[in-house]
Amino acid sequence: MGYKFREIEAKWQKYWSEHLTFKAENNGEKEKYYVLDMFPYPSGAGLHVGHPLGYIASDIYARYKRHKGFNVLHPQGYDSFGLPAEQYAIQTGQHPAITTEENIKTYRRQLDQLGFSFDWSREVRTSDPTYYRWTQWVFIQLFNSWYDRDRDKAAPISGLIAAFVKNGNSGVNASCDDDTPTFTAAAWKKCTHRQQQELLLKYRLTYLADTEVNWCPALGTVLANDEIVNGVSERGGHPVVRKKMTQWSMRITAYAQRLLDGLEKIDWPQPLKDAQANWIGRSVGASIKFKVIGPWADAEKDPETEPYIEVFTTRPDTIFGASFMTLAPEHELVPKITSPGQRKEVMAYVEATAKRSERDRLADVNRITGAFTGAYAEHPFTKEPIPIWIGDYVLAGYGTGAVMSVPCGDQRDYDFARHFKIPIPNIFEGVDISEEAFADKENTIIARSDFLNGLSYREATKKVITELENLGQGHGKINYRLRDAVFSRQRYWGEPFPVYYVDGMPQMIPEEHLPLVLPEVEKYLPTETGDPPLGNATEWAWDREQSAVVNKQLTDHKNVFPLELNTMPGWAGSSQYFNRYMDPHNENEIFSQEAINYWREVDLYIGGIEHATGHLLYSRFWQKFMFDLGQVPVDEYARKLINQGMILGTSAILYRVSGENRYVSKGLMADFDVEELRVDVGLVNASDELDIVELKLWQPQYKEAEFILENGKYIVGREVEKMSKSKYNVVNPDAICEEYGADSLRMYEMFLGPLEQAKPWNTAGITGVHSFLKKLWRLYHSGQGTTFKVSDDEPSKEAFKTLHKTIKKVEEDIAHFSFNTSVSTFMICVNDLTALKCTYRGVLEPLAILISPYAPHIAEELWMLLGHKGSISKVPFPAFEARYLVEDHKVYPISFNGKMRFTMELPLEMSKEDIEEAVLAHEKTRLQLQGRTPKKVIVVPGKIVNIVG
RNA sequence: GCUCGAGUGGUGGAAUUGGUAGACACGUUGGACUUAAAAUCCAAUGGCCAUUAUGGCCGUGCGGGUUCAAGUCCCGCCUCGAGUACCA
Repeated sequence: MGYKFREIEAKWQKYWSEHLTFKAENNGEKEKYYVLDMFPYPSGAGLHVGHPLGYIASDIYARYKRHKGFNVLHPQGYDSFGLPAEQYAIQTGQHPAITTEENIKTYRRQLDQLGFSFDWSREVRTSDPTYYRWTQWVFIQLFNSWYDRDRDKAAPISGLIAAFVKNGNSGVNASCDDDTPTFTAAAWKKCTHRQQQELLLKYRLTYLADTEVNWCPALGTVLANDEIVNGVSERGGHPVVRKKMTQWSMRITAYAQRLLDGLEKIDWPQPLKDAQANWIGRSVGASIKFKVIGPWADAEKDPETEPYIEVFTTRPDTIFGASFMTLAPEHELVPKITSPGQRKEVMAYVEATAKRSERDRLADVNRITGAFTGAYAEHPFTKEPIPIWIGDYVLAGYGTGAVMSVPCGDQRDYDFARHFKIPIPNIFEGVDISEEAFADKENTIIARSDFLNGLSYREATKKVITELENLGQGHGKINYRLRDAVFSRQRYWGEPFPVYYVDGMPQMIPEEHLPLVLPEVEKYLPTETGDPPLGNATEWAWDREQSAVVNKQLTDHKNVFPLELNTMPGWAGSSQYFNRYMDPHNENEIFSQEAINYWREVDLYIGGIEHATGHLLYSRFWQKFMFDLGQVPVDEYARKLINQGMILGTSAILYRVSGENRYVSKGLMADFDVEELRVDVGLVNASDELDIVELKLWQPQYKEAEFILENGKYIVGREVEKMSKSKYNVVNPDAICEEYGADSLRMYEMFLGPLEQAKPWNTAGITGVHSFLKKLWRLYHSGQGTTFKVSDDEPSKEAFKTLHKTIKKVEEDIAHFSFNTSVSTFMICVNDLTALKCTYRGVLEPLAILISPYAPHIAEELWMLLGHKGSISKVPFPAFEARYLVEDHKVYPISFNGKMRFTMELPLEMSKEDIEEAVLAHEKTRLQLQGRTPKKVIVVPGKIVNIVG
């Protein structure tokens, strides 16, 4: 009987689904383990072989943990709001919900076909109102919270109001807008309700504000910083411009330090942690105020408040080297301080910079431009006047949008000073600055700087901050690059905000009325008045049953109030989904405390690194907020994270003779002027030979084509690049499953190389693991291969040893997430057992269990044929027994490959028990590194020590 | 520029704690079986040299160093990849 993988796989997939084999309960005596995949966006193209890589790895781990006796939570769902379905809707008029539903069906079929052990009873979809109800709920909690810096956590806004009533805001240490005025209790009480609402908005963790946003005209929406790559939109590559708009924002900056600190306690890949740390961009320095001393642009100078320029610097120690100030052209003081004589030049410069797009600015960063304002600032210590310039190398969006320029210590200031012939005073001891600035702060000795002379960077910084504080002109400050996250999108296919407006001030829809369901619209484009697509809606509903219908507005039966017409961004739905899986059908709460306290956090999270500064940062922020609220027991939701590498495609390239319909084989292309064209990889065999007959059928332009062959063949070029439809290099898992089976595909994807690494797909190689599975099958079908045969005899020594070598190595490999080498180990094992003609039940049964996480279908079938009832997935993983040789008072582990990895000296006189104890102690430290604990050591006659673990 | 990561056969990669470099697989070559093909099985496969056989030398990007022992640790380079970027 041959290995009929198609029948076997269909049979067991049906069995698992009918028996709810992988359904997880929120309780039990077993220890819990939570394995999570980043849920997919269900795109219309379906899965290609690259997508399941991470799912296969997490599935192997989940299945392994079940064999190890854990209660495993391994859910899956869909991040089903998104742009492609909406753009498809704009083109075709088909509702995104329908497109999404269809795509989900395809995804589900493809996922099922691969034999994943997901608990589908816990499926969530971000576009489902029963799910996004809780996304809206979190939004409301954020709106009703502020960030208390003294207690370093979020707190209810009601407490803040109480503080304002009592003492105003002078005693409040909050994360709030920079322009928040100081007010007394009396002033607070005097404010109108609306003014109070406006003030509170400056404190709320989600707030409405006029923000300079990244507007993408082609997509008709704003984008977050992490959605822009090289000045163009991540999706589609469209240009992005800066624009002021009233938008919802998330006060993620309040959590900057905690997001940074939290990185230290989670086991995430270093590159990912680095990316987040860079994105947060903490820099330590000082904030310094420089008095502006004129001359004034006009007579209207404000007599009450003396204007000053506030700067942030990481080098306050170099303050005596500041020979000019530079403001961003957009800085608000520019029009105010510019002298009449310079006004024309300055305004021309400001206008010119405003016209330049982000891209242009990036394109020529080396061009030095700027203008003198005619104004001067006063040095806080020397009281000398310092000229104030403007220049576009100073960014309005970072720090205060103004710098004190120290040309001797900063290369950009140096270049600017050189260009505009501004003096470059040298304040460093023994350093030559005639060619470039000296920025090595660790080797700095300050000179010509009054009370700082002779000090190091560290000493000088400390001293100058003290002096500035004495003057009331500065203080130590930590600045972050992280910006608050814009949360509004001018799109249809996203979560509606649970918000309506009274007198232009936002109000939350009462929680009991959630969800506010996404309304139907006629068309998915902005309205004629420029409102987002939701402005087209005529009927809104609280929820499908209640149907409190309103017309673009909300009514309380007396008045009508407009609703928020923006929707939430893509990352909203993915910021708490991992917790919702714990209790996905709860209609009363986002999740019960019982469920969250049982599962606590994700133990293993697998997904792509592309979400480093998006989803993976935002979700950590929401988790910390939920922690502050007391909703979750831990403030980091994923203990360990692995970024799986991308599987790349190997494109096939044709060389067309320029301007002709002639194609030349790769080896002969040097003789021609050619251009490259990509063709479907399915038309090319493993030796890079093109099937010309098929090509002519593939696309009409090749029908009449001529081919210049070498040795009678057309050889294509190859290029390893990202798998994509447009490059015709996509390999579909359906075809692979059909030809080799899901078990072969699963094992092969693991075999390709380390999980974390990017690697090209090569279909030819799959025959290796496929023949391994056939060999495994034949192990149980000895003789002519027609009968299923196992022997109940005691296994031979060799067969037993082969098995235990395998158990040991597979456990070690899994502990290191080195799935690729464990597949090799299985292959060696099966080769060895084949050579030994092994038929022992005592070996074959444990072997089936070992292989079950990797190739679950064949393992189930073999388990059944061995006479067992029920799924193999619940059978305990076989225990490893290693042998240790005691000889000449030394213990030698007889390891897997016969290498003597360590030896242990034993005293001459030693009892059997003492040897056991000594070896156990030694092994404990060794094995703990691999996540295993030896339980028992047995010294058996014949100078052999056994360890059972 | 800055940050991080990686360089091992024809290819993907292995060597988990400093201990026989190249496991395992692909590919290639030869052979068995077959009318033939497919499938399957067996053998060889880092380079150079040598041979009657046992063999010898070189070899993990480059140059140094530590060590009884280095792909692995240290110092200095080179190349490639990823992220980020006028961040004060």
